[in-house]
Amino acid sequence: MTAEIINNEKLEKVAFILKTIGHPVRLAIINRLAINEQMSVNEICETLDLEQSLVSHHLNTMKLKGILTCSKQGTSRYYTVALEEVLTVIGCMEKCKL
Amino acid sequence: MTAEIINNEKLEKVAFILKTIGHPVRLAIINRLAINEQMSVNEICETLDLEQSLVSHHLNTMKLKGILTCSKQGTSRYYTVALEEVLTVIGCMEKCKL
DNA sequence: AATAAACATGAAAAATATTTCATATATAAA
DNA sequence: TTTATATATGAAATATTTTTCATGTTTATT
Repeated sequence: MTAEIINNEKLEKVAFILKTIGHPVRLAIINRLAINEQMSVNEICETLDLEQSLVSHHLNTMKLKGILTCSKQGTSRYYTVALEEVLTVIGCMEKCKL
Repeated sequence: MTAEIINNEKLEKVAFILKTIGHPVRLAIINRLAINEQMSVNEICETLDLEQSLVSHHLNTMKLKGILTCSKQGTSRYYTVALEEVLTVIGCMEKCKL
């Protein structure tokens, strides 16, 4: 499997990413974006039935960490998964029998 | 990539796992176990240069969550990765250019 | 210009996690 | 049976996250 010792710097980065996606709300958002590619804040709030402010905070967290990007269109903001690996990771977890 | 909507229960579980491995110390431990298969607490402490108590706590956390198992041999306890998927996940993260 | 819609943001409150320290337990060795 | 080694555990101290609430900003519409 993983035959290499990961150096500290990379370890921190990887941990940082995993920790970020390892949260129910954030994971749910990513899961939707894995299907819809691009969604507005409102669309996310409605599909997941979550408060706007809460969603915004989480989206921002993920944007800051480079996991998502967003583009403005009118008054809406559309978010997208920027970090491919994140999709791979959750694709992997999706398949596993927990 | 991930074409399916993950149901809430599974989402929670996956998030739980990801959050658990998304910590520098725990990830470092798993990384070593991915190479060494089986290590005692002492070996882990020494290789990573971390306090015994801290390592024990983290090992226990991961054991409780089903990520690791351990077997007693004399006064030592040998820990092993129990959840295959975790190795896949960090194998994936290891390769990615962060 | 006033209003509404979509979203962001900041601060406080609440919840959780992490680390440390002291001590307990179990096994082995002398 | 005393001592040493390996590890676990519990509680307190810290630190970090998460959520909520109130409000701010931006753009579009009337």
